Amino acid sequence: MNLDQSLRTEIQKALTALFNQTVDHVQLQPTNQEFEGSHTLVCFPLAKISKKGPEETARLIGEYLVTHTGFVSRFNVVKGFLNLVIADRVWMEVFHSIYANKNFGNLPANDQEIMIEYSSPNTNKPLHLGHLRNNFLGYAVAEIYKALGYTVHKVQIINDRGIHICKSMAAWKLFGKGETPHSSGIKGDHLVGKYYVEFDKNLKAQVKDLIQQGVSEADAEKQAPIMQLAIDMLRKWEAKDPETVHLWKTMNGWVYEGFGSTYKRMGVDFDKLYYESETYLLGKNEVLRGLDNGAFFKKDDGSVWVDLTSDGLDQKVLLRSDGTSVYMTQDIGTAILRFRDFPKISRQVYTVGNEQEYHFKVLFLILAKLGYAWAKECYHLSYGMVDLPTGKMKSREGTVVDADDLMQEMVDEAEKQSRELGKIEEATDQQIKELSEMIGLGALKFFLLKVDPKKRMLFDPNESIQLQGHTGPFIQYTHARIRAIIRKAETMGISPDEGYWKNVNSLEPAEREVIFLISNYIHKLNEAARDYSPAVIANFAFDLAKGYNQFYQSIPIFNEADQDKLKFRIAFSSVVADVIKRAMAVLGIQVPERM
RNA sequence: GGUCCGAUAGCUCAACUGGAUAGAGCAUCAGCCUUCUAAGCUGACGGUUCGGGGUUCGAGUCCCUGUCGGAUCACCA
Repeated sequence: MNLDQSLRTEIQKALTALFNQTVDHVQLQPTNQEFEGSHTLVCFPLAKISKKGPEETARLIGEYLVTHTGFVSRFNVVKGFLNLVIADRVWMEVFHSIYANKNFGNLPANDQEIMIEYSSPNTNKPLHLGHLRNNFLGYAVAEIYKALGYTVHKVQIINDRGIHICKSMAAWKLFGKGETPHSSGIKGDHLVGKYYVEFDKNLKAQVKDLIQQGVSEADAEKQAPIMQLAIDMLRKWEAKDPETVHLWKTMNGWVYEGFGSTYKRMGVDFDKLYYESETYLLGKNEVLRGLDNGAFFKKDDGSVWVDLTSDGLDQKVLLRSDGTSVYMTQDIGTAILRFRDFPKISRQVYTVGNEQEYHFKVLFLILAKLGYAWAKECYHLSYGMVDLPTGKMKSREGTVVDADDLMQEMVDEAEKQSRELGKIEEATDQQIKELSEMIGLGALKFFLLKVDPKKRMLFDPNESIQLQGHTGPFIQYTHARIRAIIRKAETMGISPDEGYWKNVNSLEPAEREVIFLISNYIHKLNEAARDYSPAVIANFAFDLAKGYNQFYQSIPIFNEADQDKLKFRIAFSSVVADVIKRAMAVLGIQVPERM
């Protein structure tokens, strides 16, 4: 049963009976801890239709609900707030409906399809902390929609072509001496990244020399021989020069292999990959089509532009004067291709940092100008940058936090702390490894997901490896604790079949509180989906774990003499474990049986 | 300079979209393991919600204004 819905219905009935009117929206909110009750009706707005003061209105509604419905056992009125105490028998019904629903937390398919893009790295350097936030966020949003019954397509666009990869290629050609991941023992993406750094180092030196020779700063970068080589490679690549294409394929291959293992460890996946090299030509054609039908215009030097001044934006280049495409060009092609591939999708979500807000504003306007009605279904899930205590991450200053390194550190730390706490003395090496992986990544994911995505966040390494308090491991620990209880119950032969615990008619406050939390799960999923905010679920899981721990500490389960109550508490505990597991799974976090 | 976003406890974050005396975690201090896992629980301390106006029964939340951060406005991606 849906208590919230039922209450709203009853309240409307009360309004009709008492005042002969209804309202569009009844303001029902959780009751503050300091007052008795679980649901609070805000009665200030109702004073208008009752033609009485808020307190009097609240009292009348409260009395009606107690006498005319089976839900409310008593009530109190504080100012214009009507605090309702739901009967324990009703809470038991709420619990029962959750217990009996094997698919609680997963809604049936709703026949809607959406696409979620995330990750989408460049292929010239390894993934870093910013990508971790992006990936965990995109993955979690996708899982949230799946839980709500949507068919979800997880995709990414791989920026595999362009000047950035040519820079790595140029440096490798000059200094690489045939080095490969195999020969060097370096992970592919890191190896390619090494040459990207090498490129930058050499470019800087060459630019410095040129400036000393009297070349202007702006020209120096273009004239530097190593930059010339990279630009030449980009040109050759577009002309399909076999040698260049071969090198490009080889080095991208190294990167994909490296990314593959990183994604695997992160626990994220994709249903379909798009490659910029395969979409930019479509984008180019679309731009030319837009030029023909007057959506865009050409400047004297041959470059193609879109004028968005009537939309409050600027003019934006779509094709360079030499006819080559820019970032925007391929994004146009990619978007069109995706809607061709998946004509049923009703929304496309781009998980991309907020530094690109302008870009997406422009992109969506361009798609609309090209006549695509679905342009309005495109949404930029814009998230804030991850800052370090030392300030911004800057690849050029070497302050980026590498994704592979960070995950390893978290796992090592988890293992260290497990050992210190003496948790894993009887475990095998394999079990220790798996558990540390689960805890380390759980800590990392929770840390990055608990903050509202829109907000910029601070990544303090010391705080992120905390395993106590508002953390993933705290929740994982609660799950493990409950599982221990379930195991004990099983060895004692206690099985919570319905007949027994349905006789339970009174609840402890902690039990009531936890049932209330659980009953809000679907609501929280909807809220998280609406706001594209896994933080809602992260905080839900934390609150639930916290609530259960309060129950756990105040009530020794196996000391209970009443067998019906004992069985109820086993069932109750197993439901909590299950909901924690599901909520965490939606966040991409696994929970252990023991820890 | 234009546009957009942000500012809440010493620190990191919440606050159900306008509701009650603004809540958690960390840190600090004081308690709780002979009892189901102490990675836990209980309590204490901690606030002019950046400043100033306004809207209304009611504002951290909406409007105006100022201050301070950040992003963006490339023939980069």
